[in-house]
Amino acid sequence: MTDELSRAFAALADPTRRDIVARLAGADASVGELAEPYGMSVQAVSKHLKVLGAAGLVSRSRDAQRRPCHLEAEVFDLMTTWIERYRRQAQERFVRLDAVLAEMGEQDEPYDESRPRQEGAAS
Amino acid sequence: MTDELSRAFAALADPTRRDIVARLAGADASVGELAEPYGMSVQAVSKHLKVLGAAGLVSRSRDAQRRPCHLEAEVFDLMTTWIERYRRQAQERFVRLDAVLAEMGEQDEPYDESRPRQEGAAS
DNA sequence: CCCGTTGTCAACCATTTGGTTGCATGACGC
DNA sequence: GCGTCATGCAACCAAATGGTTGACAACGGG
Repeated sequence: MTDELSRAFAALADPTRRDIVARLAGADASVGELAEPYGMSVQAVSKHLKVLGAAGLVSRSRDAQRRPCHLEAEVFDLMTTWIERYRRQAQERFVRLDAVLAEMGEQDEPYDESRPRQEGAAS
Repeated sequence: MTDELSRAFAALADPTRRDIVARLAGADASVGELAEPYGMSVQAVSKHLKVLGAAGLVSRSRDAQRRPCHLEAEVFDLMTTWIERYRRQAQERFVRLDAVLAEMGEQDEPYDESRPRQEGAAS
């Protein structure tokens, strides 16, 4: 749990925290406001917010006694970038596999069983 | 940790598991192959794969003794959809705030201090 | 100046997680 | 059939998580 990406994913792994994020996307809110809908103490929500804050997903400011929470979009970009990168890569490989299979149907080469079909193993 | 989205985010919250996903995006692999680079027992990697499997991120098949792991793209879509929805919403709100501030600068109404500027507080 | 409101900190507890080791099982090669 | 390699399963352990309660700090209003 050292890096930012791990903290971000871990933060969103909790349904309560995802709900908090969903509500903060609509409007900034104080801890008390956020805590109301859940059958949960304010301290527990405060803990959740600390997790979200450590992940860089929300920031806090000061307004008298209140500490309003604000959603930060930046880290969300980090996550989508990471996910999309590998999703696309996997999908491309899937398409390529289709092509290979189609080619194998046309090719005279009749499927060499002894060849251990290694496809660019990671270095 | 009941729903699929929670399992998916939790699965990617671990650097080892993200690395496994990254390598599986390049090519399918067996448990033994995946375990090699890490200073970790094969059983530990097997556990990680069980987590990724429960999250629907990887599937297993059978090839003699080997149980090759294959990346599934579907759940990745689920995550990006979720993230993008709220990221966009937050960003729109940010833009709208800018518009409101600009409007306040042009308006004749001279910033009423007594009005407690509530911005659509959640019901 | 004291009080209520708002939120954090600390201690505590149950559950989950991420690793270990040891053992069982299943599919080959001989 | 037997040894062996690749996995899976169970028991165990340390550390993190998600909740509780109680005490305390900061701020604004009477």
